[in-house]
Amino acid sequence: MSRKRASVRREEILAATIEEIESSGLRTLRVADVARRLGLSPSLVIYHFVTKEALVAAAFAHAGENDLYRARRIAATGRSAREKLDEVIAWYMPTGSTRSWKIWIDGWSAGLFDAELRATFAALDKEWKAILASLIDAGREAGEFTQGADSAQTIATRILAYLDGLAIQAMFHTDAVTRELMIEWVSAFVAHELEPPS
Amino acid sequence: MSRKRASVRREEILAATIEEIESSGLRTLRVADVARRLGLSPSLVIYHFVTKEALVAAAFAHAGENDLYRARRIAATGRSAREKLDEVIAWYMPTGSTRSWKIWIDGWSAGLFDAELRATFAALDKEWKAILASLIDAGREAGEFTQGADSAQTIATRILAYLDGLAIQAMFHTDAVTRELMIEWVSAFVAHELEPPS
DNA sequence: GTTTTAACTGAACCGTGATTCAGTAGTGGT
DNA sequence: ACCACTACTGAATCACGGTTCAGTTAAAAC
Repeated sequence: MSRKRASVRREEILAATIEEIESSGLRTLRVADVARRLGLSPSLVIYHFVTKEALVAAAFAHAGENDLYRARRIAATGRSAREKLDEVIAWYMPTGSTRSWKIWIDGWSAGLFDAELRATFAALDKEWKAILASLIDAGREAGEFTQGADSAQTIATRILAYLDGLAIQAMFHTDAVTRELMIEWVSAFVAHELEPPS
Repeated sequence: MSRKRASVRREEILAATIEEIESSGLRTLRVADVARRLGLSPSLVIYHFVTKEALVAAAFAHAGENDLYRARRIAATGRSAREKLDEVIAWYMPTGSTRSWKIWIDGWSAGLFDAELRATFAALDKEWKAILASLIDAGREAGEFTQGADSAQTIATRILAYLDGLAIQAMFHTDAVTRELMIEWVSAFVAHELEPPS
């Protein structure tokens, strides 16, 4: 069987772990399932990650970093702040491959009682806010957005909160909250936050 | 040992289950912990609820109904729609005894892969929306709120989404989002939804 | 081409925790 | 006071799944 360098195999295992959480949930996640998905032995997974808990933590961090990477690339584009903000927000919403949201709801739940996971999520969230805040500041300087009373950081927090909440609604009431509606509502929210009627 | 009627004991067990989930989380919940909390044997818990899964489902439904009951009582008060709406919203937010939110994040997570739980949450959410929508309609008829383009139901959905999202932020970033800030932000959100600048 | 390293496996171990079951004893009804 | 009912327990069962460990072999190093 094809042997691979540790770094490569670890990435594979992390990806498989996320897929498994995505499709079956964290509560029923078995090391053996992750292994089978790659045609490997459970022992190997432990060999690389020592414990299941560490595997899960690494998998969430990995998935989060991937999403952030993509978001940063969008933000580095040469378009208007508003366009970039819209696209970053669209990417944050459910649908993107890794951004399937189920894993994040599972992650929050686990994070409630796992300090390491909680720290991971806090760090990821901070990065997302930084990206949004930076786009907001850029837009303000370019005159695309008005200079409101609240800091870009604060507005970023609110936007992310709204996105999280809508994602949950969409997750549980597919009928009541479609992706189209979400986009429309978020768009209005952002407009109200950044472009008060003059 | 004090023996009780089944209905009484069941209530006790449900309450203890919620407390246990609240303090230690759903993933590590053991039937034995719930039992110990009441000084009972694990067998009794199973005797009353047949399986752990059923116990958890019943506990969430029970907690949800309790919260709704309180919300309905607030809504039945004889004050202005706006005042009642504010208080219902305040009750929905983290801090209320049962409304400690940790359990709901755990619940969402479990609901992702458990059809029965998902149905329970859907039903509870529907009730919350109905309460809010009814207050919104009442306020509109009384002329407290303006008649916007969106239905009361739709606005209720958005408000609840924002509340859920803010609750998550508050849960994970206690420093960045305090309860006071949440109240302020939600208040502004509601005002914008119901009282557009005339 | 040999040696060394490190990826990898299979079988066994082991703790955990839900559920079962046979029996015990309050309690309400008569 | 007795009966019937049902709340309740303790010990045993049983499956499950993470982790360990002793060994195997591909591949890198020289």
